[in-house]
Amino acid sequence: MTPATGEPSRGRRTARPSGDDRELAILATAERLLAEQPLSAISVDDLARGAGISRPTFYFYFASKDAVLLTLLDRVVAEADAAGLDPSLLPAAGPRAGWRHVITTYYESFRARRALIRAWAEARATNTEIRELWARVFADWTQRCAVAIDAERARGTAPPGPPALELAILLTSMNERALYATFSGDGPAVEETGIVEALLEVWLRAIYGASPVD
Amino acid sequence: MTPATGEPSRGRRTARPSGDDRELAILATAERLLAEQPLSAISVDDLARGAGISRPTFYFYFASKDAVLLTLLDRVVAEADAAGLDPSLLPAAGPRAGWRHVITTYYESFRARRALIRAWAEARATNTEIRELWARVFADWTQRCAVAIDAERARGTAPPGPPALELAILLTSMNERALYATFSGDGPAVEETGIVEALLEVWLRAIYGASPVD
DNA sequence: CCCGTTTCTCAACACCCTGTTGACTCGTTC
DNA sequence: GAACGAGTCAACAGGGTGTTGAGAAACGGG
Repeated sequence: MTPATGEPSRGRRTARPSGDDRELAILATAERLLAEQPLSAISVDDLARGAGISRPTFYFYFASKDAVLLTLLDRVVAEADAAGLDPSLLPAAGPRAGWRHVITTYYESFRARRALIRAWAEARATNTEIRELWARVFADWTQRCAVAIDAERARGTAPPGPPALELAILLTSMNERALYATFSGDGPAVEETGIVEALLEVWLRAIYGASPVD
Repeated sequence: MTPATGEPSRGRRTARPSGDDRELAILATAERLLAEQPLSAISVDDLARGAGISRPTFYFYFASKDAVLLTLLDRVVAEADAAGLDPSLLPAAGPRAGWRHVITTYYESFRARRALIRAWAEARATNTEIRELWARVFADWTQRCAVAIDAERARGTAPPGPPALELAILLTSMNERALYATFSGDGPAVEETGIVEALLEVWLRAIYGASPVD
């Protein structure tokens, strides 16, 4: 996915290996530094020195700092795709257990990559490609959730309500923002220990609870 | 509020007026430029030239580009405080109408200041003071919502559920993120025409709908 | 009316960061 | 062993930030 920015050197992989080592060193350095400081505080020079090369050499491997991040993110997205969580497969164990599993998995993958996701949000504000990657992942996820919601409605488990895709978008927006706040310690946020259950409760009520008559 | 960053010249206001004019010109320029381009694309020089002064002179009035934004945001926050929307005063017209009013007002003030809020989100990623301002506003808002929810529960209109403050945080997170996506045209988002009703539906279900037994 | 003080202004500077150029090294290949 | 491509970096060009120090311009008090 997203071949574009990061690769001024498409055919290089076939040649001798030391180049790949350098590329990996840059990626590893980026991940290490991101664990300690925000993206904006990391310079190309930091990445280059961390990988044991000079700045111009960095540009042989990546077009920019953002391109490094994009490569890391592509990797994460690929992993997530491989893990293959799919809300549309949920109803085995009843709604509560099913959706809890969905939200927990979302939570875990967020949690496991705090630093990266933080950087993702930071870069999203200024970089189009990164914003688009986010949009693609988001669209994919909400689409699957919408399918699951429609399935529940079709079999009579859930009552009718707003279009399933809208509901999925809103609930996922909530998860995204709330988890980000919780992990980044931004402002006031739900504590990490209870956040999955709290989110779950809202999901269940939004999907299964009827709206009050008035 | 937030006197800090923007004012290397505390006592100046008492003197002759042309200084204030310049300061206002900078603020107006910032607002004008933000309507067309993201914060990151605007340089201090752009702001200075737009206000008809040189870059060093800019620094006489503001400590940085972010300080200008912070001043604009303080202004918006003050206006919002003055308008005095307070969810804890809602129950006059029944839940649906009451909460619709709350969400609509939130939506309108977001909408009226798109550009500024966009910049706010952008700067929040890198600037501590701006992040803290956001956190303060957010905390204040959620606190009021929590009071309203507790009131509804106390008079038996709403069933028990997760702690009201948690619920308020989650629902506000949803609003914030979903409205931002809708206005910024980020990724997939609920269309602007239906977003208030969609949000309202989730709020009502989350607050008034019981959770399914399982 | 002049003189000190305060406000205000900016050319010039120091610095940091990004991205590019062009020359150089060094295996590989034919 | 010449030609090639991958890899490397000193040096440069350019744009941004924030500071310094030397003034101009307005006042206010004697």
